[in-house]
Amino acid sequence: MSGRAHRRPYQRGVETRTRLVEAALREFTEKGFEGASTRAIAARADVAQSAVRHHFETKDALWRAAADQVFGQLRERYETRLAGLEGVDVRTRARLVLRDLLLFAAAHPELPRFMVLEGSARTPRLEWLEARHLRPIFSDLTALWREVETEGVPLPCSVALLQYMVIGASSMPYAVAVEYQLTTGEDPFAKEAIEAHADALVAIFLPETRDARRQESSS
Amino acid sequence: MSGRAHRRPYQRGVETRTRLVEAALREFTEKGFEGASTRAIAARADVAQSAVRHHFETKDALWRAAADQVFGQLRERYETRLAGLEGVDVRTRARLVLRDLLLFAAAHPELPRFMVLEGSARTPRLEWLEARHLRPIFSDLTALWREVETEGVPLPCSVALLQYMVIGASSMPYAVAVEYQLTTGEDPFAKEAIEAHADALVAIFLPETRDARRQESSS
DNA sequence: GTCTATATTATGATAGAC
DNA sequence: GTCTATCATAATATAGAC
Repeated sequence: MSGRAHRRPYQRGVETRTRLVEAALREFTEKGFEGASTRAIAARADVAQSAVRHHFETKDALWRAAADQVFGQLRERYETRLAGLEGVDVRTRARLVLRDLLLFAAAHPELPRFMVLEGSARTPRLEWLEARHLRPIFSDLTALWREVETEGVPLPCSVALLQYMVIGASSMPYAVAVEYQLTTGEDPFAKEAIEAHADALVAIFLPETRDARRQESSS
Repeated sequence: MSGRAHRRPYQRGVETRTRLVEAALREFTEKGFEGASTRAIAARADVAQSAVRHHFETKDALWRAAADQVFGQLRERYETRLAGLEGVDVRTRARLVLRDLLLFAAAHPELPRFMVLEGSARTPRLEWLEARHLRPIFSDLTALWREVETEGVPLPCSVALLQYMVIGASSMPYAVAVEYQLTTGEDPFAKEAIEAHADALVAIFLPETRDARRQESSS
């Protein structure tokens, strides 16, 4: 903030926009769309409320910009990750993807919160979110699970259910972090906690035993 | 509604109160505390907005009444269930408790939504919810997992993490039901889906193999 | 116990100066 | 591009008639 006045107008505009998106992301995912006010968002970003209209026209557009920000980062990371894993066997790939998704949820708890906050009512926002972000991500993950299945690893249930079980199990501690801290006395964001969580997630959803059992019976 | 005018005043009062709590439960868990308006709640309950004040004084008190309603039902069901399982071995008890919690989340998706909506910021509401409902439930469940562990079943991670992984994996499809339907094309509330989900949850978090492996090595 | 009417505040959107 | 000031609306809380 101290350097703001010295920047060129264009840079200031970009910075204000960025600050608004960051603030909006937090407000929207803490209080929901209706609960978050553009005033509070602007105050949090330390800019005038009218800046919202100038940069985003409407509150709705600001919400979409915030969603684009966090889901865009996820997709970018996910695609980079998969590109680096070409040729690697399916189980290893699936394990690493699970870890990555969990690490992302821990680094960006706003993401699962977006899903839950908007996921219970058929609003234009949910339809937008589904078409623009959720569907592509879920298509990719579904393909991965199908591949895992093809390799002979039995899935515990339908891919649809599995998908949401994994999301829930991997993101819940971060999505309700303050509550987690209150009920358990532990910090879900502690580095060791996240590592232990990732290990547990993989052990639970892609256990060695299934594969080991299969290899024993087929050899 | 058709018979309302024929009831005695006292009964009408009770019914209005009940209708307000039901409506509040839905509005609060769809839009969050700030996003839900007492007007919309009253309209949904088909009563005047001023009835909120008459029956609950404040919006805050109405929110607490809604929370009491759903968490009270959970605790009642949970305690009845455990009372009927005295003498049963720990693993079976744990399995049945897992099933029950999932069935409850499917029947009352408002419960996990309460947790997530209020779980990310330290508000007076969260502190109230934690002290009044979450802490007792979590204490009981923690004791159960410790018992499971004592029986020789190795837990995949700390009880705190396990707790939230189970909650996430068991409630996510119902907490984001509309989104689930959009992304997967399936109905999470279908009877077979819930059964398959419960089976998968138990298979994943309390697998036979661990116990079987242990019995083999100890016999 | 329920209703209509209203005071007061907060919100999203907007106009216009710099 | 950013600000202050303001409009129209919608929110919670409240008063008082029935």
